[in-house]
Amino acid sequence: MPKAPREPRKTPRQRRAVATCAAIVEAAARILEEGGVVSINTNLVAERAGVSIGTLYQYYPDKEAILVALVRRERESLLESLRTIAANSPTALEEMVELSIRHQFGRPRLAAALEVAETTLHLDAEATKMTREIAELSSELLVARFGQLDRVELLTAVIIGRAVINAAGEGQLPETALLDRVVNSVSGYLEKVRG
Amino acid sequence: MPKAPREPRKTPRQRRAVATCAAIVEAAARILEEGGVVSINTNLVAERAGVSIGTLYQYYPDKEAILVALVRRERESLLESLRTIAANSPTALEEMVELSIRHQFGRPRLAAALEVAETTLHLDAEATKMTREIAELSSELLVARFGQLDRVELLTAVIIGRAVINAAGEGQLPETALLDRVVNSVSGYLEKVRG
Amino acid sequence: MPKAPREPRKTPRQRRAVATCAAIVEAAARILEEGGVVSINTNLVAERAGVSIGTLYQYYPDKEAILVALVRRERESLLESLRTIAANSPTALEEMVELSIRHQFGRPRLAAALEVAETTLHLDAEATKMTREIAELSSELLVARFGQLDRVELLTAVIIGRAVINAAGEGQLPETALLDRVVNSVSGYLEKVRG
Amino acid sequence: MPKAPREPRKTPRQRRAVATCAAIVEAAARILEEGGVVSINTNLVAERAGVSIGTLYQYYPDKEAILVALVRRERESLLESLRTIAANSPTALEEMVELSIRHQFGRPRLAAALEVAETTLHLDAEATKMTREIAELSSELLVARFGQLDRVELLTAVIIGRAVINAAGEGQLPETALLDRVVNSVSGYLEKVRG
DNA sequence: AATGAATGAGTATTCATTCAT
DNA sequence: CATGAATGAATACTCATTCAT
Repeated sequence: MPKAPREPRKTPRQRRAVATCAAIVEAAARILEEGGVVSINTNLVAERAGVSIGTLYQYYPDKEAILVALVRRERESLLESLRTIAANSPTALEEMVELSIRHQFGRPRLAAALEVAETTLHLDAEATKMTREIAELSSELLVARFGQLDRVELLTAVIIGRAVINAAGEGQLPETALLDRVVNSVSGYLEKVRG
Repeated sequence: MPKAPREPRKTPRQRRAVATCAAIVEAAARILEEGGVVSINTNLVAERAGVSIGTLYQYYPDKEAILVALVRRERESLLESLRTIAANSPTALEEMVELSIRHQFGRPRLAAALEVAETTLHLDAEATKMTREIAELSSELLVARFGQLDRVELLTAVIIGRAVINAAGEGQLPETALLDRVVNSVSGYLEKVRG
Repeated sequence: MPKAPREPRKTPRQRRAVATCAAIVEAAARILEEGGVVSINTNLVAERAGVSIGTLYQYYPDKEAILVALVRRERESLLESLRTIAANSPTALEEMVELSIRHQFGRPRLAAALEVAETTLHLDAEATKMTREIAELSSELLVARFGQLDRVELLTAVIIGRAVINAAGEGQLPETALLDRVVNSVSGYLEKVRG
Repeated sequence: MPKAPREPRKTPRQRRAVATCAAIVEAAARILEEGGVVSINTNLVAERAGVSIGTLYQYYPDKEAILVALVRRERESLLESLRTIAANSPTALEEMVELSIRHQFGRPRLAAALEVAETTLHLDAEATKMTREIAELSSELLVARFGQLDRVELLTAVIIGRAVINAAGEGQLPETALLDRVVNSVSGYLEKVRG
């Protein structure tokens, strides 16, 4: 039986409570960056966030809920930027790639760790919807540039682009000329299959 | 200070012991496939391997050592196949891709979990050497097919190919026409950068 | 490389926690008395202290830390008494000896076990300082009584006195006339070397 | 119920077996020297002795038996020397002290560790007898030199002498002039109590 | 006899979570 | 609300001892 996603325990109404929640989620992010999924634990998160373990459990029913909140936070921020680009310059592949790069390079290890975490996480409806919207926006941008293409090809292109960015984020590839490299990998593939 | 990898404790001398070691490593592999890095623990490994926890620790000094052994096992098997291909038909990109696909599809979740695990693992010299040799063999095959190219471009191509295979292994992309898709992604990129 | 002593994990803030720490250290003391260094283990300590194993590890990072805390507790108590004597009646050798005897006889097996434990323990700076201060105070008392003497001779005298007390504590020597015996052993030596 | 002392499992009849037993006991001695009572364990003893764990258990029924054998070995060697001295120059206090010093300084950490171990050990009749004989021989030598004295006073003197030697063995006291120091401590006490 | 593979009870330690203050 | 003390099941790892070969 798939465990249902848990909602945050109480919606923080006061300003201070919002700050507390943010601190907790950010602490979790930092720990993921440093040690990956295996090293995160609630006591440590509380300590790093500067709150007591009791307070942490006031807002999040369990460890997973914190990670889910973090995933949402990251998605939301990426999505917002993507929406802006899509609205303003709907054919700007380069811009989108640059954004993704910035997003990834901002916190490459965090992005990687979250990708791993998600495989075990029970995301809530909201987060799932976000994921889909990100995929759609990306696809639309590619279509605007390369013409109508099969869904699978578009997805493949996205996967390729992300892989190159990730590799650079992890230090496997140099950061210089990364934008070109990503654009080349994506367009190389799409032009070939459209051919 | 990068923690040095602990040596295997005791080299198994009798046939029975060799089988025991293999069983332990294979049990670890199965657990990784089912639950990922977070769910692996020595007691479980021992139980699944059908040996006592004491036996496990006779041969592996700690949890990490088991994972290192598993990485080596996987590398070795891939490397052997690659060597055969490189020796017999040195220009056969398709063959290499097919091999990689088979390797990955044999146990896709295992491959993914190991990739994650490696980011925290302290591989020994042997395993590191294998990684390098795999990269070199792959690069050579690409050069034989696409002509001399910058090291970074070759690496990028390998990363792209692996990403597409991985995505299919995780079920994000369909398995049908995967060989073509991988070849397209790799050649699309390389032809583009070769100009 | 001498392993640094791990710091106490968390300073107890509430009265309850202070009591818990005391209970843990006292439980360790009791176990040492009964079975010596070889028989002490954290689970047993927790059980005897009437706390869960988790609670124990909240305050002490490992087994050694508990023993270090115990050494400090014992030192502190002895030191306090010594300071009082040194301040009030600085020539009173007999008083000092009596105090040491009381200290030792209060819990002879504990004192013996701790002496053994210390050979393997990594004492922190504080505990080391205490040891030195105890030696200094003892020496001063001897000097006040026997006149200026070489540091080594004073130390020898202290060692002799302690050995006689210890032997009595372990039951090798009778408790009767112990005060005289100790004073005789110490003064016999010092008078001899003073010539 | 006081555990009965266990006899060696089988008396080694062949030359090789004798060597094996000696190697085992000596390995135990070395480990005690390095890490004290807490660090000795049968697997390690076997390894250091260069025999398999199975072989070790052929000759000694359990861990304690090895330690008992070691105690006997040490006692025997000391006793033999003492007997020679007592027979040849029965008033030679200095010689006896020198012997004890040599014995102790030969392997000071071993002597200390064994003293600790004995408190938990179940010595056999033979070893107990040896202990008594050592005490008697020492007393006789003291009597020959200082005249008839109470048993307790003699014992006290022995304890004092041993304490000073031990302290030097542990590095607390300098090795230079140790013979004089020991003689002074012992004679200082005995002359005092004889009045 | 000797070997070394295997056992499992025992011990060390962590960490998600609850609850009294 | 916030705190931090306390819990204990889960996990990591050790070591005395047995047994098949």
